[in-house]
Amino acid sequence: MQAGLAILDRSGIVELTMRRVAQELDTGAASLYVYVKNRDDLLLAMLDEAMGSVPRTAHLAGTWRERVEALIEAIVHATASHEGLALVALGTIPRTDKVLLIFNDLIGLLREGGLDDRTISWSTDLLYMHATAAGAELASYIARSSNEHDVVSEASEFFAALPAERYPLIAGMHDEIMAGSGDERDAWKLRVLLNGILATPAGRP
Amino acid sequence: MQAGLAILDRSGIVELTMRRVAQELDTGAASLYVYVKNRDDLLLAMLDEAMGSVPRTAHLAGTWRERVEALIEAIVHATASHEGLALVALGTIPRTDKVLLIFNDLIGLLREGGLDDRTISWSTDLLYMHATAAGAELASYIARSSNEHDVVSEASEFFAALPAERYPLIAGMHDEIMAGSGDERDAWKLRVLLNGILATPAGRP
DNA sequence: ATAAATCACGAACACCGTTCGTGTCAAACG
DNA sequence: CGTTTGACACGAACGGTGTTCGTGATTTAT
Repeated sequence: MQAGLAILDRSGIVELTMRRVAQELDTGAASLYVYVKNRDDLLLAMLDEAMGSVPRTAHLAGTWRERVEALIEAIVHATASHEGLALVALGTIPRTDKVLLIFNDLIGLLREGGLDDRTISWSTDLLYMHATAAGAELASYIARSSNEHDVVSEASEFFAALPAERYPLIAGMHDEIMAGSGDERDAWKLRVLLNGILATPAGRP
Repeated sequence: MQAGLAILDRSGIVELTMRRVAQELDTGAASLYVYVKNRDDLLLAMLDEAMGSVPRTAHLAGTWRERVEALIEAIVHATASHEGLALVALGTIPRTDKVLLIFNDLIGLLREGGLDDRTISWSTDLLYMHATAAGAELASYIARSSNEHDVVSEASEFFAALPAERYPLIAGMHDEIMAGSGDERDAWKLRVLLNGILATPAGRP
């Protein structure tokens, strides 16, 4: 079922209409409401389906840091791989099976790191939020760059043309704003989060 | 103009139709297209309008950390104060006036902290992403809690009823998952980010 | 073989974003 | 002063949307 739907995000989320999904399944739009309560419900189911591509931590190898980073990056790519799905994840705190499994694995990983329970709980929150937000950003980048223009040079031109008298500090940062690949930035952000978590125990009440 | 529109998010973003906005302004829907290209364009303008409530850093008092935290929290509340707007911010990287001013101020603040340029650039990215994501989460929480149920006890019951054999680690964390107010969690997350940034210089190329 | 439950779907409803042609009305110009 | 220009307003229409309902068809259980 959801497999037939995931095929549809080739055209983006705005094109994902009930009628089109039904057409993909060679049926009528009304028939979908047997399996799904809403369009929102369908999107949530699709999100859960997409989250299934995140590997369980048991299969991950490497150091503790590498395993945490691999898990978070997997969430980022799972949410980013279908345009618009990441925004669904951010609009709610999904309490579906696959997401809960990820939470469960993440808790286990953080416990391995020797964190106390409260820090684990809040870190799970923070890391999941970061992963979905990064997924949303990545997805919108992918969608924009595949559709038409050269996004990077376009952004570069935009910042170069910015009036220096209104945004003096941005103008001075022009080189650095575009510096580094997206992957480098994302990896750095993840390192920041982990370093921050390790340096900021929430403590036990 | 945008003032008349902001009044509309009392009913949430899904109720924000062109026809209803026009009605609020005692005019027809077609008349809006003189001032605005799209519905998306209107949402972007509303987002920019909302971002205007974020104070310039020049007016902030306190230590460096307090000022950074105050700025980020202001962004969170600006995006969270109108349901659905935060998702607009996450769907794009808005390049509108108010947002650019915030970026400019944030760069200034980070430079004050003695960070190198690349770290400043990437931190701006990270902090803005975090702020909008936190805004989205806060907004959805506000929307849910004002509408109907007691969200907290509802979530508590949900996690208590979770099958321990499938999610063993979540079950064991039940107390901590609900621990702490939202404000405490958010403050901790911000501390994590700042500690992480200070401990993770991106370096100069 | 019959009853019951499940699934499919055409038609309809109310509403949406957007466009187009026409209308109003005030300022600018001769 | 009359006339032309331009900006703004808006009713009507188009093609599309999510969702509901009544009615069939088809499978399953008795």
